[in-house]
Amino acid sequence: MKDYFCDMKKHQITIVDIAQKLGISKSTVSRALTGHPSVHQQTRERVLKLAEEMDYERNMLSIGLIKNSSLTIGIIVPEFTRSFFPKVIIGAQEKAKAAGYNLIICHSEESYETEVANTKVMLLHQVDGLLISITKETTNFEHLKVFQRKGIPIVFFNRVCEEMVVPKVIVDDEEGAFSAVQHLIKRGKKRVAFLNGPANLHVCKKRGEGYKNALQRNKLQWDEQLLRHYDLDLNTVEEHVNFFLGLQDKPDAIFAINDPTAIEVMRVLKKKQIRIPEDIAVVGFSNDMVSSLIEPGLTTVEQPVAEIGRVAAQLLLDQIKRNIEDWKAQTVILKTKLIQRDSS
Amino acid sequence: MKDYFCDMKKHQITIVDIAQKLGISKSTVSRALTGHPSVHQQTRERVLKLAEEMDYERNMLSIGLIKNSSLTIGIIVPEFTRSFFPKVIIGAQEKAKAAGYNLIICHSEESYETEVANTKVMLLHQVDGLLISITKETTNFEHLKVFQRKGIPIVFFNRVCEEMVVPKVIVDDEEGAFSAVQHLIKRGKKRVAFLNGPANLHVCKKRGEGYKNALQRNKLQWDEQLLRHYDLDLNTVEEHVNFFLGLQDKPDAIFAINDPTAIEVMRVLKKKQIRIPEDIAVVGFSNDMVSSLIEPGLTTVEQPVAEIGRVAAQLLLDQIKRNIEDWKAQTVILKTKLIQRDSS
DNA sequence: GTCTTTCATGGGAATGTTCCCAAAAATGGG
DNA sequence: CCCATTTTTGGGAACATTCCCATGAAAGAC
Repeated sequence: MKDYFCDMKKHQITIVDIAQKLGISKSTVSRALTGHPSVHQQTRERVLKLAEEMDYERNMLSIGLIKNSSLTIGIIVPEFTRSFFPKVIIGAQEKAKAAGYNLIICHSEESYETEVANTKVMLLHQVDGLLISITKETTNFEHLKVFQRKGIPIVFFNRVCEEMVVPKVIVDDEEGAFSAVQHLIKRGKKRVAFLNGPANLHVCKKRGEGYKNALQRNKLQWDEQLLRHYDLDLNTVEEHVNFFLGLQDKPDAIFAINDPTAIEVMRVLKKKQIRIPEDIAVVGFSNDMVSSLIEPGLTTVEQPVAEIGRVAAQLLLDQIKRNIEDWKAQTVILKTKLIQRDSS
Repeated sequence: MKDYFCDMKKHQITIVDIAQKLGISKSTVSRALTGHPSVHQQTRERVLKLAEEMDYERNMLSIGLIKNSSLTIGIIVPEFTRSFFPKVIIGAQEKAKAAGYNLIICHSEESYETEVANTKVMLLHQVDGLLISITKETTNFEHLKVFQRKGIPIVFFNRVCEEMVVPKVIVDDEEGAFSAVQHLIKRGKKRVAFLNGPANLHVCKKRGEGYKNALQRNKLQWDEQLLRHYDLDLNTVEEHVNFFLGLQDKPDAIFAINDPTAIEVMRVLKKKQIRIPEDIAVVGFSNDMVSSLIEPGLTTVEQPVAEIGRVAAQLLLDQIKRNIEDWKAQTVILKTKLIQRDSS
């Protein structure tokens, strides 16, 4: 027996519906809709008009199925509430949109587990390419290598994987850190501490190198105690600051791995009535929006944030268009710029 | 002539590949993969093992095509770089993920045009439901009514459309504004100004009502000049503050539609050496992360941000599961809480 | 008028999966 | 050992679209 209630189920408008109403074949409707040249002008207009009237929308699922492409690119970011990654996403979206691609955004919450789950989501949704900035926990890259095996291009940005040979977009972290420390030294600071991020992240290693280079260049003695790695959990910043303050030979400046960290450092210092920058100067990295609002204004190394997103998206789109054999693994390094404010 | 190079084209692993390798039918493979009960335990294990080995991933496009569902929900936000919407998204993603749905995020950039384009994207990708907070420009809702016609549920949050009868999630804006103004008056302020957002947004209307109610309750005279609407472009805040300061009878407190606005108000006041809160107190709305970092700390009305996202996603998931006839258009109103800091 | 060329259209396979129906195999009761 | 029942499997339609091949019509050349 037939289930008559089935008919109540909402029915999607398809090209077949349009074809039937006009008494033509679905092939012709398809051609009219996709702008194929060999369809009579009059027919095309009739199709377009009726499609409009019927609220017809092309079904990307079936198109994607045929073309083996979803016209979608995925982006996975470890963090979301500060301004850095949203701005990167906006830049990437701009480029993607211009090329007819849409963005699926996922948020790994700095968790390796979630990142792996996110990559599954991306595969399930047949993304044509993936933009990713890894979590602080990610040291195994098997979940990302799957993409390469499947021929889906990947581009890393900001937090990159060293062992994978794919395009990457970063800023000149070494140079940026160098200029920040150089600036502090020029201001007369002799003992510059560096509160760095997780040691496994490439970006942190590079900034560490820039820090050391600046000290060396200025013939300042390099003190191991003044370089600390922390896990980016802002709640633990206070401990590290306290460590610095407990040293026999206290630092007179603290360079922080990013702006939120620097701001937290400042909060701790202010609580202890330590003057900024007279007693201890503070410098951050990335010029978040907050940094100009607080007091004193935070000196920081500006990154071209939206540009990172734009370049990464462009590299990915280039890869998508190319054959696998022609993939290139260039690394684009963008310039940073020191923004001087009152914290130094 | 056959194009032999065609064979080089990457081939997606399908259930047919698995079936052939095991010498069974694709139906059985499908059943094994989806966890259908009527498949031999041994067969299931063989399938699962081989699928794992071959890096097989289910093709959601074809599944979506059959099920007429993409297991994806869309979310459109007008703004992205401040902490409010990202936090809402995180809340929504949490709920969606738990129900097996993924999120496609789009960013309308406060532009009606872009919002319309975004809704097209959502339709193209066959989202099963839509979460949206409209732009400041949106006054025509035809692009959203299409979803209703197609049977795709919508839930509004924060910035809602009054004329559409669908579920909405907001905070008690009237009460929130009331408590903010009440607080200022209790602190001895007699002339409280309100720098409101665009008059067409429901959320702004409601906060305006709360403001007026608080004045009335305290038998303060209601001065039209003290209530100004602005377009949320932070660059124009200075003009409005200057207007207030130019009045014969200046305000002694400014209540702002949101935290970024309040912070900008404070910046302008500080530039003019006006003391906060002694000369003019400032109160914001929504307790963004920045608000506790600046000086003086901003008094503000806290909203349960992530909860807005969670509730909205839950309402949407409920709708998705229900038949169209059973759709309910409840409006959930969440509570706000006044956070007192030093700006008042 | 016939033949060739161009233009416009139709038919049907293919994309990867699910799901229904039927068939085969295994199990059990007498 | 046979029939009934249950378990497991296979075949094929369906989803909405694209794209190739074929067909019909119109147009132009001789």
